[in-house]
Amino acid sequence: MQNNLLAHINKFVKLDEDESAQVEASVNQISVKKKGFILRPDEICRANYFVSKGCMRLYFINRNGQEQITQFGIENWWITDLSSLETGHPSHYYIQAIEDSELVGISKKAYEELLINVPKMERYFRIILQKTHTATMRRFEYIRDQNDEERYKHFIGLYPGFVQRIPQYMLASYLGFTPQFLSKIRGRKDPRVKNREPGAKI
Amino acid sequence: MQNNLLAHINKFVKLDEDESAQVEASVNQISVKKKGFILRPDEICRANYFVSKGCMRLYFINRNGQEQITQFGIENWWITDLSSLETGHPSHYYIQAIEDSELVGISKKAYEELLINVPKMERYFRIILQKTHTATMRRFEYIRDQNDEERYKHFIGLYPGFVQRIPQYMLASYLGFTPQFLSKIRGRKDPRVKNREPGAKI
DNA sequence: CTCCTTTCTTAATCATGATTAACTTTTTTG
DNA sequence: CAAAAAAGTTAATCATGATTAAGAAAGGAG
Repeated sequence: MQNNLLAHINKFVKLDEDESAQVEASVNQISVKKKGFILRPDEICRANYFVSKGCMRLYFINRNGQEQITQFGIENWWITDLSSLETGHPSHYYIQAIEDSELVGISKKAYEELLINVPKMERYFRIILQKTHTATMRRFEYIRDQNDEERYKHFIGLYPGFVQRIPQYMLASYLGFTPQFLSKIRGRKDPRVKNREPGAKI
Repeated sequence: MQNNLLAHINKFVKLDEDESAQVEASVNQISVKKKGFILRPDEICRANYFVSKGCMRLYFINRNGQEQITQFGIENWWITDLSSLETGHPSHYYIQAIEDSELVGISKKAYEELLINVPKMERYFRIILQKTHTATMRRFEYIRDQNDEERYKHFIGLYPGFVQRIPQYMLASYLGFTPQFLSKIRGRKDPRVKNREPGAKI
């Protein structure tokens, strides 16, 4: 397999050859071109997706018709609509590739069988979910402790590399404000340049 | 044991007698009086707490000095600062009893040992964390799809019984606005009474 | 390399909900 | 039961960020 799922799993649990083979047999590789969708509203979410390469986004359209990004998925993160996947009810989310991406998908059925046949995977997913939970709690904390401008500055400080990879309007959506407001913040980012004399050399 | 932890676990995995005994041996009962704390800032969170009876809240004080409730814990929910519990770093959260409460605590050490000795508990916690994750995603969705007034009305529609159990200012904090604004919303809740004639009988 | 689409910027006006402060009502406690 | 503490209300003013509407710049596809 030319993906990094097994390497990721082995950071948390040590699989033997047979267990690794069972994991490989449970998943399938998926390539998505930039702007391609692997989930759209009214479809049932069919798998949990491990991002092996590239970048994905999970979003929905709110009642004002605006895209609301709730999650990004980059290398070594899982992305899915867990609610739709578990219940089998139609999703109201989109999952779309922001860049050409390589995913490793595991269907609900394969997931459930794998957890029974390879108990270490139960442990792996428990650990991943704990990490997801602490990350989400931290995100909530920022929302309640900082205003939009501070949260934007904090985010670009934390993930400068990631910010380069996505359009600004997507970052605005993820952080919960409008692209116009993000532009306004950036416009007043470095007040020093505003004091430059007219006609001065740069 | 006079708590409902084992009953809760058995909704998701079937424990035999020996496994049940191991669970019981791993946990300890804690009683907290109303307004009592089981975690304060700068302390290391020592356990994950299952609420057997009563009601707890998890909150922090933001930089404006206001309490920000991030989670409530009622019967059959777990509550903790998972980040502090896992890393051993000091918490910046409070966990406080809103009512006299009965908790079942499991320390980090007992948790880790139990997961190894009773693999079914690995499964139980994986399932609980999945439920927590879908609940949190839904909460995010509401934040991005509704304004504060709509979110308040939606919440009291979903959990009318719970709303009775807690002071309004705590609900305001959980929903992310001020008690004054909640009062304002409630003041305009039922416009019909505003048309009553002066002096009319009620 | 040029056209067309996507993304970003700017500015004026507007709305939601915060802040402040005073006061009332309810609950708790000695 | 009385006093004190906690919780809830009201209203005036203010700030953050949304909305609307253009236009500019950047990026891709042919």
